Amino acid sequence: MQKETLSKNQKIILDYIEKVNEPIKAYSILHNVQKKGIKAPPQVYRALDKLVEIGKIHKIESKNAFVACKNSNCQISKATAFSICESCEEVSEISDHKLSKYLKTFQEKAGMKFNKYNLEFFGLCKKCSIK
Amino acid sequence: MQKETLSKNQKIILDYIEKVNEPIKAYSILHNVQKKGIKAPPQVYRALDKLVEIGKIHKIESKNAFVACKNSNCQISKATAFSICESCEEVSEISDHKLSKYLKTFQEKAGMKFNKYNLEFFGLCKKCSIK
DNA sequence: TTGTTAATTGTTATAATATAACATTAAATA
DNA sequence: TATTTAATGTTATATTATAACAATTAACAA
Ligand SMILES: [Zn+2]
Ligand SMILES: [Zn+2]
Ligand SMILES: [Zn+2]
Ligand SMILES: [Zn+2]
Repeated sequence: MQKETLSKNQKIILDYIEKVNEPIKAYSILHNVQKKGIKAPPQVYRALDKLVEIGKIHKIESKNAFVACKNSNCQISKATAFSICESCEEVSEISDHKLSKYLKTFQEKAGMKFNKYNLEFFGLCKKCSIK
Repeated sequence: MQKETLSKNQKIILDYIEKVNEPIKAYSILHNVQKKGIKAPPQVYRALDKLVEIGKIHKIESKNAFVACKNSNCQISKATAFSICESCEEVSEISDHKLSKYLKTFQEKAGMKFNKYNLEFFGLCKKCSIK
C-alpha cells in the first residue's frame, strides 16, 4: 500500500510519526497534530489502527507507543521484533530474515495456524552498556 | 521465591489468578477479590507488579491481562512466549528450551546486553483451525 | 450522471487501564 | 528495642482507548 492511497488524517498522522522517528504515544500525537485540525482521540486511534493494519507503523505493546516501520522491504506488519533499551528508552526494529523464518516455522510446527507475532527484547543498548 | 514468602495481598491475588487459569484483567481481579478486603486498584497493581517481578505471573502485553506461570521449571520471568488464539482467545505459555536459547543468543549477538524478552504469537489454535 | 454503498470524518461522552501521593501498619534486621 | 524496609489502605487523578451517532466524502455500478 502506498502513501498516496492514505486518507487525509492517516497521512497527517503517518507524516508526524515518521518525522519524530521514535515511539510516540497516541495522546502525544494528538497534541501535535491539533494544528492540522485533528481534535479528538477517535480520529487518532482510527488512523493508528489503519496504519498498523497496513504495516506503515507498529505498536510497541509494552510501551503503548507507535513507531514508523523502518523495514522498507518488510511487508510484514505480521512479524515484528524490537530491541528496547531500558536505560535510554531507544527502540529499534529488528529486521532479521533468519529470525523471522525461525519463528514462523516454530509456530507452525507447534500446531498453530500462524498469523503474526510480536517480539520485544529488553536490555541495554550498545551505548548504554559502555557507561 | 516460594508462595509462602508472599504478602497477604500478593497471596490472595496469586491464588485467584491461578484459580481462573486464563489471562485476566486487573479490574476483573479487583472485582473478584473485593470480598477478601482488597478495595482499590493500587492494591491490585502493586501485587501484580511484584508477582510479575518474581515470575509467578506474566503480563500478556497485547491484552493487558495477567496469567499464572505454568512453567514450574522456568525461573524465567525474563523470557516469556505465548500463543494467542485470535478466535477463542485461548492463551498458552510456550516453554521451549531451544526457542529461548535461540532468542537469548540472538540478542546477545546483536550487541545488546540482554535482560529479557516477551514474544506473542497470534493465530488459530488447533481446535479453531479445524472448524 | 446519478443513485447507492462503503469509507472516512467530526464530535461528545465515557469506558478501561494505570499511577501519584500520602498516611498507616506490619515485618525484617541490626 | 530501635530503625528501617516492605506492605497496606485510601482518595484522587492520569493515561489509554472505545462507544455511539451524525455528517461528509470517495468509490463505483447502473
Ligand atoms: Zn516493520
Ligand atoms: Zn540505551
Ligand atoms: Zn512462565
Ligand atoms: Zn482457538
